[in-house]
Amino acid sequence: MTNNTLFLFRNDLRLNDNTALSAACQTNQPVIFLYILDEKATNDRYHDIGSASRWWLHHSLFSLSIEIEKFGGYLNLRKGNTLKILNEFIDKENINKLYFSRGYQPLEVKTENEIYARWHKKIELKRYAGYSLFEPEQIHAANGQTYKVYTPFWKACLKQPIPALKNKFKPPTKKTRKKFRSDNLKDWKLLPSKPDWSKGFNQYWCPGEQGAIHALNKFLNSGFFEYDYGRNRPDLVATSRLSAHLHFGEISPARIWHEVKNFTNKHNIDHVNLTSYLRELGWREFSTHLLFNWPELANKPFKKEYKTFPWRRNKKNLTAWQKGLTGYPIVDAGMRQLWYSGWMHNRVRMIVASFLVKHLLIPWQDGEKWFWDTLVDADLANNAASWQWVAGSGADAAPYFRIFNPILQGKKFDPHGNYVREWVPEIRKLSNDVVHEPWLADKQQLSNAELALGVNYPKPIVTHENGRTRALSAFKKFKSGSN
DNA sequence: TGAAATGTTGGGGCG
DNA sequence: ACGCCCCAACATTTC
Repeated sequence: MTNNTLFLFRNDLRLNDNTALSAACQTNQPVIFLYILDEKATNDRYHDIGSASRWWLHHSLFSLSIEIEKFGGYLNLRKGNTLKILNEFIDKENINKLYFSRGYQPLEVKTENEIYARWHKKIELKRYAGYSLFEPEQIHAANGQTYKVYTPFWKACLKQPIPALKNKFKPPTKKTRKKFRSDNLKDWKLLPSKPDWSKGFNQYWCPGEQGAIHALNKFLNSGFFEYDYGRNRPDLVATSRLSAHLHFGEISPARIWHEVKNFTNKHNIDHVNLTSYLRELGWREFSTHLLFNWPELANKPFKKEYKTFPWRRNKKNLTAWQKGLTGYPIVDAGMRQLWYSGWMHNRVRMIVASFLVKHLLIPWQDGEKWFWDTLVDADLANNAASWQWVAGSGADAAPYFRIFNPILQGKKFDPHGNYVREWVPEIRKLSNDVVHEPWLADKQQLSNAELALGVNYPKPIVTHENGRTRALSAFKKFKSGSN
């Protein structure tokens, strides 16, 4: 019986520029491709894979299995405990090499440690980077400390070499056609039914490696040339929308890095756009490293004193926020875009997050959980780090007095009201001067717009002035008490 | 990658 | 022509 190489897919659901996969395919042995749905080991124990992510995962795995079958391979799917399933394969299928990509979430780290502890003396184990551009061990200050502030972190990163692109994927020379007790993807029931809320998703997303490459090319040829400005405009399609593709590893950050750089040079794009875009990739790196270094990031405030912050848990307000019924068009538009499409524009994420945490004083964890369940790009590190940034409890966080004004933000970044009109049809007929503050419309305007505030669209659940004042005094009091 | 309050400046109306 | 006031525009400070 010949030896086999086992390749374990994780959040690297792509063939190209996948260092670990290339290495596995170059072992000159038959390769068994395996994906394990281990709901207890992907994220931490409070973060089972969210509903929107399940939808994406289904389609991404389907797409990957098609690509593998094109070269005569087969993607084996198994659900359950990672160690147990690996054990079964290693035991029964004559595996002498196990290769995979490195993960940075707490339970991924734990799983890797267990794999090494169990098999490092018995078979060849190889682990490769790829999910991030820089390894956490690689980026630290001169004194050895890990960075807690973004700007010096990113400066240090930019001094490091960027991983080179691997060649185009080459299938293993020895084929493995056999199917090893694979589950049927459909039986995992990753897709919603009763009700099927994913109809909107299909019109926005094409999960899988080809979809990722298509999204990148589309971005390069449209929004990228004025990214520095356009990235803040939710009414325009000006951002890359690669977040979910990146999360599932359908495209590598290294590939994005090289492609945006090459495109900038080739087409004389103003470098300010390149710098801004790379900076966003940098935030992803920063979050990934933070979570790796502080595994509790997704559950506990990074700044410990925030453990005692007097949040106001209020189910009614939380529900209004989740459903997009706060009475603030820009907030409601964002929350409805999220519900319908599984995604929200980043500028609007900041606005709705600030509203929840500051105006409503609801704990950031409640918002983080909602995003976790509803975002197709839900990423433990990005989600947690960003919520903590808004709440003020994170590393390098926004100061407590930085409170977004949802009216001003709306006027500034959705100047024609196109974004709020798209997602909040109730206010579609309001004129531009009041579309971001419907409560200022006079009787005539309201009747022209067929709008009855408090009837078919809510009045603000808290006035901006009261919300702001309440937040400022709560945070101020907390600051003076905790020092 | 904030917004509001407060301070400063300077042009123009007006007695 | 002058002083005074108002206020917009911008700058700085504060939360």
